Amino acid sequence: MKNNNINNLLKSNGFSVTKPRVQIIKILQNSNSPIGIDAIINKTDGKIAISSAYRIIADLLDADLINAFQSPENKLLVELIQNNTKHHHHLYCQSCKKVLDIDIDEKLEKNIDSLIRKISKQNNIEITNHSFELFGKCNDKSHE
Amino acid sequence: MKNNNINNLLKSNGFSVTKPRVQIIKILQNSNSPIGIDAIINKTDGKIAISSAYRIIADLLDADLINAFQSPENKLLVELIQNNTKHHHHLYCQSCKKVLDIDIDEKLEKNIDSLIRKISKQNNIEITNHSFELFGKCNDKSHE
DNA sequence: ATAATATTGAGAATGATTCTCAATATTATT
DNA sequence: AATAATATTGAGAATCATTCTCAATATTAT
Ligand SMILES: [Mn+2]
Ligand SMILES: [Mn+2]
Ligand SMILES: [Zn+2]
Ligand SMILES: [Zn+2]
Repeated sequence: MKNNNINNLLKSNGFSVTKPRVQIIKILQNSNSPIGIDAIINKTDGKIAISSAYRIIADLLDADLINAFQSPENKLLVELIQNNTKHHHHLYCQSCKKVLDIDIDEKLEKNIDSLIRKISKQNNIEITNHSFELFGKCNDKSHE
Repeated sequence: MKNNNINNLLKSNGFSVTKPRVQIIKILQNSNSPIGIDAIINKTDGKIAISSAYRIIADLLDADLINAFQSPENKLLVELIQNNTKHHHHLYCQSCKKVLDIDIDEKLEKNIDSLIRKISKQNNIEITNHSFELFGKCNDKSHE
């Protein structure tokens, strides 16, 4: 049943249904935080070529089905955009490398939006997107 | 006279005074926005080896004399921390690749700080720093 | 089933950054 | 100022993530 959803998702976005694409989407659906290419491949019984993984991720990104961004270690991280996914930001733990979704309250997001409009006018630049990311160290002692 | 300042800056931070280090600091002093390794090297009559430039930048970063971060194209950008430099953020133009410093008003920065404290408590993570970056496209038609 | 088309996997290529180490420059000592 | 001890540099090799190429394979259309 989940497979049908995935098939439809692929078809309705102009993709043919292939095993690597279905596998990657499944993995992203089951991940509760952004995940790297290596981790994706590790969850596929090592069956997907790394080049294919990158290609598929790039295609999903073009179709606006995923968010992608670089980790502080300069690795690509991706997360599936689900129907309940909304604009949010991330907190990176620099010791254990976990990434947490963070929501910021509406008031702050509105303040940010109005700041953006102001800066856009001041500099005569159309601002297309923004990032707001937090970096920290959790108390997981296993990394010291 | 500026040279003496640079010599002192280097010495007081435990660096010996060498031509490549002096040159790079001069270049950073004269740059009004963050600058990449290639641009730095181009301004030195091509005399500094790329490996040396990276090494020197890494050392200056360790000594907290510069800020460094990655551009959207994943290139290292650096800016000198001068005595009037304070916490600020950046706006990247994705067509002409310019980087602009942006200041955000105190009220917003305070809101961000209190958000950070809240998230830090909620997740039991010490948050060490944050980034807030804007991405846009200016009206420079020469890049289309 | 066959043909036409699209996707995949393997490895080569690329580009930024880091590493290695012998040659050179700087600093400390006489 | 010369010499010795130490630190830095430059050149290129190595690394690592990502992209590219293209023949083999899978998917879709007929
Ligand atoms: Mn997220
Ligand atoms: Mn700046
Ligand atoms: Zn952690
Ligand atoms: Zn621009």
